[in-house]
Amino acid sequence: MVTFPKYQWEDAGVQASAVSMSKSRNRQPTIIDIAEAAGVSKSTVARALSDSPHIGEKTRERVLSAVRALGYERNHLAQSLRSGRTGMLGLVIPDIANPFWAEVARGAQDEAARSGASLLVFSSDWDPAREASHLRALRQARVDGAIVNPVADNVDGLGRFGLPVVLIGSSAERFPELSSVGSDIAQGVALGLNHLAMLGHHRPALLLGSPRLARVRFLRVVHDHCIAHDVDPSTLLMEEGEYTVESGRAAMLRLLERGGDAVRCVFAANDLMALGALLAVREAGLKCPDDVSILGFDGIPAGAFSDPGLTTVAKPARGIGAEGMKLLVEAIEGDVEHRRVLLPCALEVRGSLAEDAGAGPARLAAVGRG
Amino acid sequence: MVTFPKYQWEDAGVQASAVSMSKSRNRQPTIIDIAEAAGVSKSTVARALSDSPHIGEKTRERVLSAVRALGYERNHLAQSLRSGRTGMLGLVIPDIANPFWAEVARGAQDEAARSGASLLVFSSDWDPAREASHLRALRQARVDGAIVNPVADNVDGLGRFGLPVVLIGSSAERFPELSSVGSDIAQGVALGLNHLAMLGHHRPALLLGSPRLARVRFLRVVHDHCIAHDVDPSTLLMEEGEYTVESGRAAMLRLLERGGDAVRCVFAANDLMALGALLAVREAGLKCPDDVSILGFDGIPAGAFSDPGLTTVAKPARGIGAEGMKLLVEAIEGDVEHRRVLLPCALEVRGSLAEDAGAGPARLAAVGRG
DNA sequence: AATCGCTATGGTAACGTTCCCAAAATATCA
DNA sequence: TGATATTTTGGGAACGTTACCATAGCGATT
Repeated sequence: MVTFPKYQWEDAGVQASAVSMSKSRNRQPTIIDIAEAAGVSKSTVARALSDSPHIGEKTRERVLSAVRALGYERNHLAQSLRSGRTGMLGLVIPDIANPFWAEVARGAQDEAARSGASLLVFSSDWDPAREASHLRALRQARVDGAIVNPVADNVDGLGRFGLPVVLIGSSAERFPELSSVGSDIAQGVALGLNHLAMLGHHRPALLLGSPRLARVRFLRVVHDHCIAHDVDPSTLLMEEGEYTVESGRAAMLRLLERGGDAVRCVFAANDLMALGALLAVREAGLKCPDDVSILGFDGIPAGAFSDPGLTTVAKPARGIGAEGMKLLVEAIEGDVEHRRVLLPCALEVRGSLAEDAGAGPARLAAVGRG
Repeated sequence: MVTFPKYQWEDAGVQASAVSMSKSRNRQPTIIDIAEAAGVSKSTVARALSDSPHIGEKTRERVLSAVRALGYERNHLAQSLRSGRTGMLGLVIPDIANPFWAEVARGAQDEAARSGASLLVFSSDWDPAREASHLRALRQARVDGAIVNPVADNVDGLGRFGLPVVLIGSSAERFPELSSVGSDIAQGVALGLNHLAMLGHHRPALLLGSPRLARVRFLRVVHDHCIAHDVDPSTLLMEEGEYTVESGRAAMLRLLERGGDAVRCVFAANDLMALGALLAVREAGLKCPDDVSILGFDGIPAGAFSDPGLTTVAKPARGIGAEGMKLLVEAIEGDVEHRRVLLPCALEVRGSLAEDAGAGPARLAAVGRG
């Protein structure tokens, strides 16, 4: 049996302690319980808990041991309400089940953990309504800030967000006034194109995605690259898909129908379409890379297991998450440098590319002057 | 220009309103600001906000329009502190970047969204220390409950968690006193074995994982199945890996070395090892499924893109997340039914299995009596 | 010995809600 | 019309912290 000693307090403190003690059977201990146990005021307990220098060594010891004895754990809610900071951050991505975004999430998560923050993760499914609803939830939860891959075209939702925010992904370009992190698509496309050129593929066919910003940019870089290398961009074969395996397969089939044997190399705008292309090539009775070389873009894990393994331009997914989180933390800490960070892509060489033994580069010059 | 009407209040309310009004320039409006704007008390605002029946229709309208006008948003922190419920749930999984767990997370997320809750997601990296730290973070954030894939063997961490918790994954078996959701491995293994038998593969070689509970169970089911089908389990070839592609490849190579041509079929304990086996088969100059059939276990997305596509026993990943969340919500709502749910696996037929044209089933009976 | 500074402590008011109780306003009935 | 239900409202007191201010100690300085 446990009996409590009589305390000598006569004022308001008595009530408070009486209440808390009577309840303390099945309730998590609060700072007040600790104060009682250690025989100090709650202010002192708070000081011990927050490593304040304004507290005696002996007192701190006593408080801390009471904390251990009662198994006290700070109520983060109360702390947040009072201090105005929750230590919670938001992450809104299209789909956590998508390997790319999962990787981004992991990067963000690790970096958040390093600064002692927790991550609230939402999937928007590319739906502006859901995005808006998730942002609202984040605001109501009073997160300190958020990383968002914006799907809504209207600046409103994000502009009104009213909290530190870092954008990730390609669509971030539409909001130049906000900090953002993305992969350097231009560098990545150039990297892929150069690698192809090195293997003798100067005029790869293109498997593009649906007509969004990402596609425009992809095309622009290809265009510039061609011009810079004396290739007439208008002679490039192109087909359009929707960034899925199936659409990639269909697009590749159309491409083969149009181009026939001339199609020796394909640069797909993402890995899923590239994998679809791989299926199409096999279906058409051709072999990759012997007959057709395929280069992907993204670096999804599945690319490692296809046959042949998919050579691809890998986006720095985890780096994007991590860097985004770094920027966010900085923004919250008040080092309000507005920044746009582009992380370089890297070439992931596997087996889907072969050297083109065919004719040398069909140059613009040759065509023009021939 | 906006001027505020003079209010007739003389008491404490005046101070409060004065303070809040002077601050309200760049501060999020609170329930008190709304009360002022609508000319009611904060109690009334709270009632309007919570759809209480104890409020007049006209008043509710007035309050709600003030809410819209000021762009008020409930402070979830304060609400939680007062009501004791946060509407936040935790999810602790080994690795969000792992496709299986990402899928689980997605299932949990969707289901959480349906009940208006937010999800705090953590990756434990199979590290008990991290798991413990994440559970602590969850408790401090005062989540209403959590879904955990337990990695720590000690019941302590979870027993002490003190909040509604639902376990997911195979390791949940170690904590029979807690609700849990998992895939029905026994059913899945049997499903795979039956399918193999149907194709004539009565004695598949086994690619096992590292010696943990999952492996023991896997083996037990195979053993029982063999006995039930008159096959001597001890005649089954087995190799061990670590659930990775590389270890699967190595194990398969060892298997081929040991078994030679006799190895016509392999049942891998997970898809990654199966994919590794696929590589090994190709490396050894053999063809899958013509020479060797390979059956995986898991249903990871990458299996769809290998060549041939990996036939596998797919775990209901998303379903596990969703069902786990349902159980958790129930547990929180107070319908404290303790439950252990096993979700059935499904066969995902792709191309890595061929019919065995070889000899009929080598039966125990035949061996024993021959 | 009185004063000054400094550290260590206690008390109290926030933070923004919800919950309970009392009181006011209105409706209902005899 | 007066008394009694019933609905609608207001006023605090929580929830568990932190921030600020005041003050009690106490050694050092004059």
